[in-house]
Amino acid sequence: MTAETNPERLVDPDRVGAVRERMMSSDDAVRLAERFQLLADPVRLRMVYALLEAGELSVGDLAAVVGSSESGTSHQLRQLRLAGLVRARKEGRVVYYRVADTHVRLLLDVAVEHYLHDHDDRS
Amino acid sequence: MTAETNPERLVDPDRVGAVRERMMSSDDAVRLAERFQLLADPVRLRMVYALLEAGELSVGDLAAVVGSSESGTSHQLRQLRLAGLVRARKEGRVVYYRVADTHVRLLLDVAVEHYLHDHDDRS
DNA sequence: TGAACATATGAACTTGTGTTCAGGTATACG
DNA sequence: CGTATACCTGAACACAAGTTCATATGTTCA
Repeated sequence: MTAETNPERLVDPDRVGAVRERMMSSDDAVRLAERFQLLADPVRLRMVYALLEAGELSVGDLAAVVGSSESGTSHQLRQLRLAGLVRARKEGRVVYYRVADTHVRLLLDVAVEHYLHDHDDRS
Repeated sequence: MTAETNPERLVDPDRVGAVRERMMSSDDAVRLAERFQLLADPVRLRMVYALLEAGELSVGDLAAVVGSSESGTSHQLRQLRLAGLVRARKEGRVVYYRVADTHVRLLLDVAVEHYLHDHDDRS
């Protein structure tokens, strides 16, 4: 599975060596990938987006906004909550969610800006 | 499956209405999510990162850097290539890949900055 | 107390995704 | 030519992930 520093014939050993030193660790890659994964689903994406726009929303309202079932919404919110991306506030029998991760807004802004508005993407 | 503008009893109808107007479309959400999905895998993440660091790398060298098989690397590169995230340059029997999407660097920088360096994430 | 409501949860099901393996193409070189 | 090299591709497999359905928990209100 792993390819160590073997007797491999590399095309550009120097460059490979240099990159290896600066390379992010596998653990970091996993953590980062998990973060991206949270945004890699259309429904979750719309949920986060809606919460950013609204400030906070109840589960039912959020479900209505994104056009998903309440159960499904709750499941997704659980994921986001466990990952620390959103936070819940309970008021009576209503639970309000809001985005807890300040960085998400920036990340989403960057992505929206570049992948939805632009489309003249060369080099 | 879908929850239309039904006789649903919403907690905060005004806010829901307002958010609905600003909401990104489902199509946009899908496109965006696909983009994030590309970065939602540790191996692909390390590949992109390596290519950004190196400028360009052959498939074999890239496989060596990320510690994956050549076949697997080729498969992932195909995905990235079809998505327009990387571009290939063929020289003899060696194929060099480089990152073709300028926005990816920014996106990765933002993510790395916030999710790897920081960890004091409250509010 | 009991009925209606808001949300959460677990299990089952279905689909998606990454990896591996076994070839397949194309180029270089002797 | 034939062989080695560098990469690509498709199929098969194992596992992850999202959705749905049924049910549970907890809260309000009559």
